[in-house]
Amino acid sequence: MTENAPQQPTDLPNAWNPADEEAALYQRWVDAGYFTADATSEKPPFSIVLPPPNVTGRLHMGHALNHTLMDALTRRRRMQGYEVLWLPGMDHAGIATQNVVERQLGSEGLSRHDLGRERFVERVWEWKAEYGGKILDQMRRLGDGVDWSRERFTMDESLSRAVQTMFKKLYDDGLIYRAERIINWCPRCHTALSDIEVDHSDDDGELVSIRYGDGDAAIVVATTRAETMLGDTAVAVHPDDERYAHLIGTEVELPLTGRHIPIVADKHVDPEFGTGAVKVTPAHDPNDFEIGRRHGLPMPSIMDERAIITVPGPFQGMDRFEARPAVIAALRAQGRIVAEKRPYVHAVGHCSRCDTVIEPRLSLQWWVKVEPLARAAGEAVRDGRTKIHPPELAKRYFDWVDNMHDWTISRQLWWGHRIPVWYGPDGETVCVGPDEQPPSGEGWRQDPDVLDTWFSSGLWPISTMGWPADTADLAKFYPTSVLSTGYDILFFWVARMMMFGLYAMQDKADSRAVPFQHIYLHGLIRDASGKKMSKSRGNVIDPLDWMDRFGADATRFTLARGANPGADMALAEEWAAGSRNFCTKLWNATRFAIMNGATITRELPPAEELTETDRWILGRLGAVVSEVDALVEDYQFAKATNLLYHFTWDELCDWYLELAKVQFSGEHADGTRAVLGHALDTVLRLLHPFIPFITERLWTTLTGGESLVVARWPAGSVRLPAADPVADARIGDVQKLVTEIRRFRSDQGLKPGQRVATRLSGPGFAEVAGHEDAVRALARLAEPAEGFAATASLEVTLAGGAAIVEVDTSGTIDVAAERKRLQKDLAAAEKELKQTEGKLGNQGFLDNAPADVVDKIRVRRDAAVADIERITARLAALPG
RNA sequence: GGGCGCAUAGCUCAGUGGAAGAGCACCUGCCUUACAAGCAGGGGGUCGCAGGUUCGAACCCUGCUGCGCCCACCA
Repeated sequence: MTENAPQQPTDLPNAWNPADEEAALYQRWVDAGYFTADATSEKPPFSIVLPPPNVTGRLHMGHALNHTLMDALTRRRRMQGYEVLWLPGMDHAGIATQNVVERQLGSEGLSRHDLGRERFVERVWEWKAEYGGKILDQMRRLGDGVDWSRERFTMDESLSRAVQTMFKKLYDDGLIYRAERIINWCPRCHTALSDIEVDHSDDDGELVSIRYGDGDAAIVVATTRAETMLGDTAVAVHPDDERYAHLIGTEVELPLTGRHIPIVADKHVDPEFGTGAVKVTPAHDPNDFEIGRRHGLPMPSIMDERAIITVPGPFQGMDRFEARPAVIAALRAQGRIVAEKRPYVHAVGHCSRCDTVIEPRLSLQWWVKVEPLARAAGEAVRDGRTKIHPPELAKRYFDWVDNMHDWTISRQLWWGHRIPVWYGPDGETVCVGPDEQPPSGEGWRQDPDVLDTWFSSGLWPISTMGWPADTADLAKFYPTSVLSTGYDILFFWVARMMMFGLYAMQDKADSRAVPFQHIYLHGLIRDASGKKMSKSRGNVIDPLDWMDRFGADATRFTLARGANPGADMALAEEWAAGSRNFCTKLWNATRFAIMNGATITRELPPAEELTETDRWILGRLGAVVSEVDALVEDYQFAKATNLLYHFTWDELCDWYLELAKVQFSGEHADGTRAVLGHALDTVLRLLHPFIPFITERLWTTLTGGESLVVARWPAGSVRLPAADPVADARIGDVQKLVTEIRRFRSDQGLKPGQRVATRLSGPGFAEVAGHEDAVRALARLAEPAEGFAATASLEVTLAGGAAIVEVDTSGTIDVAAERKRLQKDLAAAEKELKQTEGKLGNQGFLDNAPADVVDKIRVRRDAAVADIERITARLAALPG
């Protein structure tokens, strides 16, 4: 390096300290109103509704990931000149919240029944005011650019109004009905659950075979739930099963009860399984319920809502799990147990909230008839009005919407939207809309149940914007542009929003009715070894911990770099450290630029006033801008951020900054200062959507601009510098020459800092001679002094031919190491020759491969021949 | 039981027919005045196994093995 220009002071401290600056930066953005959307704006709209976290929720890595991606999407659009709405809010989370508050009451020795419904709901609101919504504060830490003026909660009055309107509309259209059916019942939460609130796991059980009846009329059934036999009302066999043909229509004695039950034929029964005979308990098994319905069987319930046996007799008052062995013991005493198999692994449903084993239970509940809604939801994706990214996941979506069962929407809870139905003294049923007075008078009462939480979250995209009112927000921002969420939630939440959105907006044009134009599905977060994060495994990484230690930007950058569409990502702390290092690099590069007088100019100097080095980096910059832009447009966050990482570090810092140092003392220093300023300005803009804090701090210092949040996105609106192929090739040669010399030096055992007298020559070198100062600076070479005598030499093949590097190492060179290296190179060249000649000797290859490919192979072959010749000569020339 | 996905360097992952890549980890040498949270150089992979298609396969086809996920009312 030659003389440096005098360095200038900078306002930037020596290192980026996120903890000191992030909060203030965020507050500045909010105060400036950057995140507040204007529904009357002329700008094109871009809108996202935040998947509402549970009011009981805390920020976990899955949130941090999704929020980072949504923030990146909205920040880019804002910079592109869109009117951006990112709408935040929370879900009241019926069961989850009620459970939390009930637990709190429990610690005071109270139950919700001690308070009564009204007081309990008040208590939940108190809880929400005090403890709820911590996650919203955590979003500020992360830097989420959401519109706080539009924050919503699913229990807000206006959202409740949307819920009631929707219920009434569906009810009037015959899409909501009340029916007694088998439902999933949680005996601990005391409520019905929909299918998706039930998790299946393979549990150990015991399969026992029980003989019903005696003598010729005996029939053996198998069950894992012996206690349910108390509620059996039939035994079913397959109609074509010859073993039992003679028994169909007869009755058999049901042990322990003294009852006699019929043997019926039903095609549902699999003759291959077990004994081919099934006990039928219509009130406690969905299949048996169907069989019971087909055969007009009685459906006695044998348990109460806590799953306690209610049948009079020795088992009355027992819990179902207590009753099971007791029933088996009683049967065994009668000699009716003919076989046992334990453990017997089978799928058992559990409450997704509290993990209690589900009890299928006959119950009167409200249902949504989903078929017509789901069909519309499927069509909207099939015809492309809503696009799913990545497209492979659309299949899962179709599987779901095409096979959806009716949806149980009533919950026997107190926290939630009360079902707007009143029952009259004479059995009348009235559904009441939001603007109607409920019927009053003697004997009228409202349905005590509340709606499934997903009913209101299914309305989220429309209810948050004011539906059913015809609001400016709906007109401007609906349909929303993108829904971003994990693929695990595709079914229950996304499909429901599609159904409800399309249904509520059916009077709009088809393309305006869908709730989102794009659905982006990211993967799930796992730990470093690919395992799911869970509290029980103890492998949970807290994003707040990372933000404390590495900063919000580094946390976000790590997540974005792992975000390949639809693919899970494994996280480890080292990566956050790597991202922090990148932030440091960016910090120092910008400091360097400011200290060296980088300038921000309205227009860059014309190309002829710039050096090849400057033209090269500008061309690369232009390419990176359009690539990053296209990648983000296509939701390729991992690729976009990795490209920025490598361009910034490998090209801008490792090469351009080093080359610029040389140019600061040359005649084009001003051009270089302008290019350097422009390059960093551009890179900071590109990085801002992903790492908003540090880029904001650096950019405002570097450019004096107001804020990156509202700065222009570099792609699209600006003409990008074109690639300069001549400069690209020339700088490529400089890099190759420098790298080869560095390797040579390393092999020779020369100290990195040691200036070595070197003579550069050859036709290849002549081509890059204009960059001699740079080559000497970067490879740490000195001019050949008086009495220069080459002790070692290196030949590097460049575009213009060979570049000869001769060094006078004054006896420091290690001959043995050099010989070893040359021999290795020779072996590599010989291998290359063999490979290429093999290909070129293959007639099939010559006939079929594209001409440019064949040419490339020829060039490689020729280069290998030349290498072998050269290396052989050098080996021969070595002393000793 | 049905469906889907994955298997590439020690680890986590890119790479959809023409010379095997990145980050981290590892080895060597350096505090070279933006940066040791750094710089320079380096080692390391019959791309899960077996067949097939092709002049040519990590990539396309078939089978196998091993993981993972989703859905599911087989007692």
